[in-house]
Amino acid sequence: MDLPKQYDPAAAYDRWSEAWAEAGTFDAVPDATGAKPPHAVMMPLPNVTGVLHLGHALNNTIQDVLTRWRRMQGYAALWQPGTDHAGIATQAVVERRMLEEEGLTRHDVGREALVNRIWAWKETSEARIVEQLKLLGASCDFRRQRFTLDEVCSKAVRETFFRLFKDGLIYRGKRLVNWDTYLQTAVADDEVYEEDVNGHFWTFEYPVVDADGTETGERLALSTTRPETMLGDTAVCVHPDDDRYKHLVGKTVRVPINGRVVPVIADGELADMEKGTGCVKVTPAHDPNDYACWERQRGTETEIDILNVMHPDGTMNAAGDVEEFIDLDRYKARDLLVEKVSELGLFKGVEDRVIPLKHSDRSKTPVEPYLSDQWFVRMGPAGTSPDGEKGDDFDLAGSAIDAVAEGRTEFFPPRYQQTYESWLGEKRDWCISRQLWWGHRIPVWRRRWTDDAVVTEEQIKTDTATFRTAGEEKQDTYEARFVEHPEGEGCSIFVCLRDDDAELLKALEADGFEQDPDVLDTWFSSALWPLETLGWPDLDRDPPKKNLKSGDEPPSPVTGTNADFDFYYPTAVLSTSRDIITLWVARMVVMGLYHADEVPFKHVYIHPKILDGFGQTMSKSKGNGVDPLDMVDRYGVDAVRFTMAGIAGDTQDVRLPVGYECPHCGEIIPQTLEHQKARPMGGEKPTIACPACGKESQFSSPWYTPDEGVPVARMVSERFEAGRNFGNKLFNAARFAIRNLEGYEPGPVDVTSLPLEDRWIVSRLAEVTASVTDSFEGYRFDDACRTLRDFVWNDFCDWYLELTKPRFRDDDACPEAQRVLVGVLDAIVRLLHPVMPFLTEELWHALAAVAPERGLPSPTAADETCAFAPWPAFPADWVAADDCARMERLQELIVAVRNVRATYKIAPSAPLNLSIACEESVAADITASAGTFEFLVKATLADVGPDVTRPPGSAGFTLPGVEGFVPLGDVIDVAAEKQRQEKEAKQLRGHIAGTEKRLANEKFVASAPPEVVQGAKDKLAELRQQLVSVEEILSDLG
RNA sequence: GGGCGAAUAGCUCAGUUGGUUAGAGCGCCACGUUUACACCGUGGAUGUCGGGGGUUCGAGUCCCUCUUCGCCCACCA
Repeated sequence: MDLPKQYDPAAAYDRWSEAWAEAGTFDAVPDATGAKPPHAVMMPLPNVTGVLHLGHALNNTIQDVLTRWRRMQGYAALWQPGTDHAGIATQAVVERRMLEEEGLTRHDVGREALVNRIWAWKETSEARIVEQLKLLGASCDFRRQRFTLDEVCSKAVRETFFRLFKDGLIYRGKRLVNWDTYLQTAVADDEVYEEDVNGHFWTFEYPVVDADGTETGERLALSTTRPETMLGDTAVCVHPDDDRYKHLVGKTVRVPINGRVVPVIADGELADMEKGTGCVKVTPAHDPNDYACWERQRGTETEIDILNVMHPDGTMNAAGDVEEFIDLDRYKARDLLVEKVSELGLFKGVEDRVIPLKHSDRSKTPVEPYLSDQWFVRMGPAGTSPDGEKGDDFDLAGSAIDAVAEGRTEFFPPRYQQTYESWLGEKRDWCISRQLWWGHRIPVWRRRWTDDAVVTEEQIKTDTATFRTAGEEKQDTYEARFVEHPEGEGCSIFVCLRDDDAELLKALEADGFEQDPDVLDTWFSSALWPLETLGWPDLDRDPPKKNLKSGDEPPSPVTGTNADFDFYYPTAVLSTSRDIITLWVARMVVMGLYHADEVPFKHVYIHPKILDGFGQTMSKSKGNGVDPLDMVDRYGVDAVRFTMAGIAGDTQDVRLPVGYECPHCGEIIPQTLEHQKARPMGGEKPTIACPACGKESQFSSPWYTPDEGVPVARMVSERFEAGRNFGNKLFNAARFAIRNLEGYEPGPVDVTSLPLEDRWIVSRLAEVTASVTDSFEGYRFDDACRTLRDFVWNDFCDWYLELTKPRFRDDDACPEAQRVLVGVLDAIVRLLHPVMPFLTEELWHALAAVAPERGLPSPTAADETCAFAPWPAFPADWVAADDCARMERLQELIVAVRNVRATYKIAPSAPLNLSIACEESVAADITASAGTFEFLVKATLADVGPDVTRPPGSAGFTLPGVEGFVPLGDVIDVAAEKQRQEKEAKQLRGHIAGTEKRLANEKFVASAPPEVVQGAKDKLAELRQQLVSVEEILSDLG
């Protein structure tokens, strides 16, 4: 097998991805014998909204490195892939495209048709994501691929909802949402943006009234930016310490517009004495702060009312109690209200004010805080939810805090534990309903009985089709909840179904029940990810697995156990981004503990974020995303992975500046913010101008696809060149090695009796192997990559390969040299396999062709694939500090000779002589390396030993314990040599002065550790001796 | 407002428990096609470790403070 001069990553990818898939190399199989311990990684499920970007590439590289590394260590490794339906984000994408391309809204097409369209989108998007994962070399078990809306996941969601509902941990409550009055939907916090608008700040007066409603003559002034909410005022609030108003607390005032009499309350959190008049109107249903105030007052003596005065379309409803306002748009109502209150003489003025107003990202219209009924999961202990459900004692948030505090789940780096704990510590109830069509429909059917005021729970149970059908035998399939309304307004019944039982559904329909139109928060299903992917709640059979060839996913036979769940849960590690520690990580822990009484993962690794060249996080809206496949295409998958892993340590986020390569002249044009923003205007695609050649071209952009057949400036990033160059370096080192392995015979190697360079490289290998293993264990991928790069490039290629070259031409030395060479290379290939799987698999097979049996200290038959090759580990006593020191001295000598050559511009081919003054013991070493000097620096060792003196007309160098001389005869430039030596002397004197100063300090000698003091003394002696040598040379030179 | 993090060479980043006069890659300069590799080799230049104070025999590293930047949470009648 003759390797080409350059590594071809695309060819390697095709060859090995296919071979691995064919062999089922990444199929995760639980090992019942106990020989292979479990190692499971659950992929943070990408959204099916679009394509993966570099952040995904980073995280997926990390997970793949972990998985492949553990697989080599002999674990039964599972990397679970899948995608998330991502409720609002996906629905928004599809709706937007529908609107842009066809001018249709979701109301035009209806619920079913919209959902079908989203499914179609999901299929394409998911396929693209899986394709990207594969092109990144992800060693997932794709037979197990799950989607959060598929049948298996839906079952887990239904089961979870049912159990929580039954345990009283799910309740119906009120919540202020961001309401888009144009699209008539709630909008998530991250889908609203703030924009300053020019508004007004009106001041009104509310008359104080006494118990029987007569005005006392006193008036309270207060200001607002939204006068129309006055219709919904249910209180007026002042600060408890405000002397101006203290006497009014507990009294009542009349709301000017509708005459409603409301209390004056004191709430220091709502009212601010410094702002406005210090007095504030309270409209709990239409303002977040007022709502919070309402919550605080609830259940106290000063409990206040809450009144929704608006229709979903933004017009006023009848609750405001003023006929003229009904059905009037909120902004018209605002003007009318000001007018009416003016007529009453209670309008006190208006000023202009710039108001930061929240807008819906989707309709670009202002959102209204809007009170709505929602489903909640109670996070704290019993009795903490607003309507005091009975519930059991389970404290969801508390259990998750405890688990981490006890160390059952550990964060890397540990500081992120705080984010997790402080968020969960608030124990804020989780609003799980969303007013969307794309997602898990809430499995609750409801009916309100208003027609029959006397109806009781008992009567309904006996009289309705629903409960007759349910009977005794369906106790476990549903849970009903009765809510009695006050004052003879009947009751509501909520029925939660565990499964869609056809009979019960029919009976519910007959009784006039309707299913809740809302869907569940996306995080509700992703919180179950580690459970549902392993087949939970079915614990009597394994989860189904897809036949990748046919695409079928037959149900697993019932065996009485779920081997996958038993074996892989809890999983080993979750690798994710810090911004979803709360949304996702915490909730998975909550659900894992609730359902399985065990944390879902033992470790959480939080990876760095990739920023663009301007320090911004990459995101779709900024347009600064980079498609990893552009990089894979250009630099190769191994290079991209090596660079990604090299970024991942435990602290820094990392900038990754990109540029565009001019298709005309090849010049790199750095990316600017303008490039990120450039979008097609009026169909015209933006172009980029090359400063070097002045030509224009279209360029890679997330906003558009460049035209066919025009020159395109493609995105490039020099960061990946480092990875590519390194891969090519290793590839060529292997090519060289294979060329020199002709006639290779396997055989054992006695490490202790090897030549110096072998003992050195083997020592370094043992050291590096231990270090890389340690780095992976601590999730310090950057350390591992740096260590491996330095070892391979600097030690193995620059020195070891060079040093051993002559031995391959020597029949006696060759066999042993071959064994060591192939043994070291074999270990390097294994060590790099988790990071650069395709390159190393390529080399693995190339090595197998010439050396099927290899390894240190005794050769063994190599595995079929590097993916299952055992992870290297070497005896600790292979690390030989003494040999390394001797090797380093040799290296320094060689560098010094090269330096002389460079200084005097002596051609590499011109032979030199070399004299070295040193102790006998060192001289023996140097004499033994005479061949090396000949070979590496074309220098003949003329003389070596304690008595050597500087030959006339020679350049010199001094090292600790060694003086070297290179006679140059006529070539010597005395002035230049003096200058060189002066510089050296100056440096030495600086060092000496510094060290002397330290040692002269009595406190240093007294308080520093003895080894540090001794180290300084030794160093000083060495430096002085070197200086003496340099000074001798100088005086010699005159 | 609360919390977390960052600031080291032109750029991107390392720098273990404090211990020589601080490192790497890229870029830059000079030389070089020596039979693995020009995606290369050899040699070289490049720093007030953001500012100020403190602790210590000794600070890039620990403490305080200021400045700038990033992220999360809360808030903005």
